[in-house]
Amino acid sequence: MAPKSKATITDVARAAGVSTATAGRVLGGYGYTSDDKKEQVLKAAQKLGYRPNALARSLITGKTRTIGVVAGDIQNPFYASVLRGISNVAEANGFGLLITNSDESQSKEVHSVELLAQKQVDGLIVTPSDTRKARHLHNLRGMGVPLVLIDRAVAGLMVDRVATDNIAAAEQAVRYLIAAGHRRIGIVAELVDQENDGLDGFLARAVAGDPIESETLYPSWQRLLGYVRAHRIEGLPVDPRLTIRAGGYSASAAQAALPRLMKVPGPPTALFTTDGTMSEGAMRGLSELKLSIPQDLSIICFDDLDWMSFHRPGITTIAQPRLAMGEAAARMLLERIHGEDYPPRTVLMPAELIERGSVAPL
Amino acid sequence: MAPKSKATITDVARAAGVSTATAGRVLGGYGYTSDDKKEQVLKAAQKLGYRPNALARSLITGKTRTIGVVAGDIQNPFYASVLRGISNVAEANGFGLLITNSDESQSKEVHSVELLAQKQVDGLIVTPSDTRKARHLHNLRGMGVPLVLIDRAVAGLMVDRVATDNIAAAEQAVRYLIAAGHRRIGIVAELVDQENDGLDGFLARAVAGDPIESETLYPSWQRLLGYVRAHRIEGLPVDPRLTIRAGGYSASAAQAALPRLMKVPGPPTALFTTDGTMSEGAMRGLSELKLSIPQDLSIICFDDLDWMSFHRPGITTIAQPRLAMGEAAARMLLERIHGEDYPPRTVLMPAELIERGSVAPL
DNA sequence: AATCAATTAGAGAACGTTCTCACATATGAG
DNA sequence: CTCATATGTGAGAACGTTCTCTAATTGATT
Repeated sequence: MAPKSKATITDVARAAGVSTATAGRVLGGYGYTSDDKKEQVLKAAQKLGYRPNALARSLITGKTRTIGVVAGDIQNPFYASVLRGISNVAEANGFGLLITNSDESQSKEVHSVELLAQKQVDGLIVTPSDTRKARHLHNLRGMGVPLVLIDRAVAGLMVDRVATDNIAAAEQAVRYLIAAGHRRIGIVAELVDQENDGLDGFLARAVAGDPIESETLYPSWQRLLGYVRAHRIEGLPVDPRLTIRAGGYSASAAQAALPRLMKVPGPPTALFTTDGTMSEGAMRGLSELKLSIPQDLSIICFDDLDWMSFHRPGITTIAQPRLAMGEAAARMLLERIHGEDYPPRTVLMPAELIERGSVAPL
Repeated sequence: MAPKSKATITDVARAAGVSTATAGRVLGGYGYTSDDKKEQVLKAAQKLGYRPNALARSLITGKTRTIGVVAGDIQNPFYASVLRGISNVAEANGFGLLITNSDESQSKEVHSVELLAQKQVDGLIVTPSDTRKARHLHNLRGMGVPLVLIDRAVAGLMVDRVATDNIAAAEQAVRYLIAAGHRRIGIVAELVDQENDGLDGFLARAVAGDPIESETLYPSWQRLLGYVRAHRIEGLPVDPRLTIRAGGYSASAAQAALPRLMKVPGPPTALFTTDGTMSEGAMRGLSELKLSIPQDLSIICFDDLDWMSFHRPGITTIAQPRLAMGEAAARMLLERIHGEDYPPRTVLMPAELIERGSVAPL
């Protein structure tokens, strides 16, 4: 009963009195086999506790039925949901999932990609940590490894991609605040360094309505752009003192930003936070400052986190379809793995505004 | 510059004018090689964009430097943190991570384990979905595959294990409530079916102080046991009507349980929830019933979720060291993989009570 | 009766590494 | 000088599968 140690296909073949080729055919389910031989082999395999060695199989077929994922941080609810989505379709198609964290560091990402490539994954899903240069990703493409990007694009890298329509979503959120009567609206965004002319320059160009290459912007910059556009559309000025750059992907960075924001002369009456982490930090900061929502400050967040529904008041937010994003990315990748050859596709998923109680009319 | 397609070690050897054996030695970093040959090989490898094929290497060495993980649900913050912990030490040791979800279903778990075993992982970390029977896990042990259990034990399966000291932690939480003057304390726990005599029988035995085989209890039953022990120690009766079985691992199950609990004649003045999911559901339920914390009901939770710190009031809770649990499990597994041969170890990690504002004195 | 296609089965190569062995060449001790 | 030991190299086996070939058998169709 207890399969002592690992039996190979040769062991099974010997036990069944057939050639390894025949045993391989019935066990691997390819080619022709007669019913009686099939039965013998199956019986022998059962008895020996045979388990196919996927390594050997993959070595010769060139397929591992494994996809590699480079996420920012599994622990972050955004990535956790996206991963779950990926996992759902991977599992449904018999694919395994090799997962790594980049912590938004390019060097860790390069390292991860190298690891996954060596393990011969059939394809990769990556949230690139640098949207400007990514030689390792270009290399992958050059070697024909299927690749799908999530959440961000890379300049000049023509591959499938799925992301939220950040600009539209942010614009919608801010216009919602404006419609409620708010005129001084703060924004807390991570806005990590971008190769361009800094926050001030960016704001100036955005406010002036200059064309901006928005595709390869980091999501937080895209959402800032949506913020500015909403102001433009509604004919409101943008006060740069209300645009706070947290400068890091951490809740504590956002938390630290909040006192700065509220100290501005003519402080904001409403706040827009550009992602889950910023939202959490902002909530921490508000709690620390003993400010009440929405009496002291209205707030609209980005990304619908679990607690937002039962928080008092409920938090009005822009919900990204995180699970669906993961699923879409995985599906696109599988299509590529199966050899489909369309031109690169970009799937921009719509976000949904969920009204709860954190925005009060002014 | 651009590595066209995949170069093998044979290609590199040919380009460098040496044997594949020599090329293998310098590229694989084993055996002796002279400095000049080393340089030639390295240069050739560089030029061809050589990337070692981990499959071929693993096939012959018998090691994949990959560990498999079967988690309940990556999306759940508990598993997400544990996974991050595992990922941290795996990555630090050059190991990859193959991750699957079981959704607490035994059949999915069996399927996952089979997949991972076929992919020849060097070891497995599992949160077993059934603590009674687990033939697939016993089989693994029989075949000598290193295995570490997280969060739960399996009857008769002597392997390394890391978990929270649930009984002690729950006891501490409930005694904290009792010390605050509460006498009628509700508990919302998932309490999925156990092969024993049901909730009533279990309670009767626990209240009577009968010995209970607690090692292989599901965590929620262990925490219920801690709840009962706290009552016993403090000389308080246990009212079975206040022990609510959600019957499922979902927030909505807990949410649905709340009205039932509050409808009991002589309703509770305080509530203990036995994990993050139950806590979230309970918060939803409270929000729905328009009950205020801690005026209408004091609450102490299990597992410290992000929102608990900035919720108003702050939520008093038992914090499990989730990250450290994952790290500990991964470290133990790596030791086994490296051949260490102690008797099976059980690491019970202490939980910490974090006082915030959700418990009011009665 | 001859031909063809479909089915069945085995021998042995192939996948890309590492491992074992045999054989050189140095180096140093006695 | 001789022996042992360390260093360096290549030929070819091995890992456990799938793939390619060849060949034999069957059954139906001309």
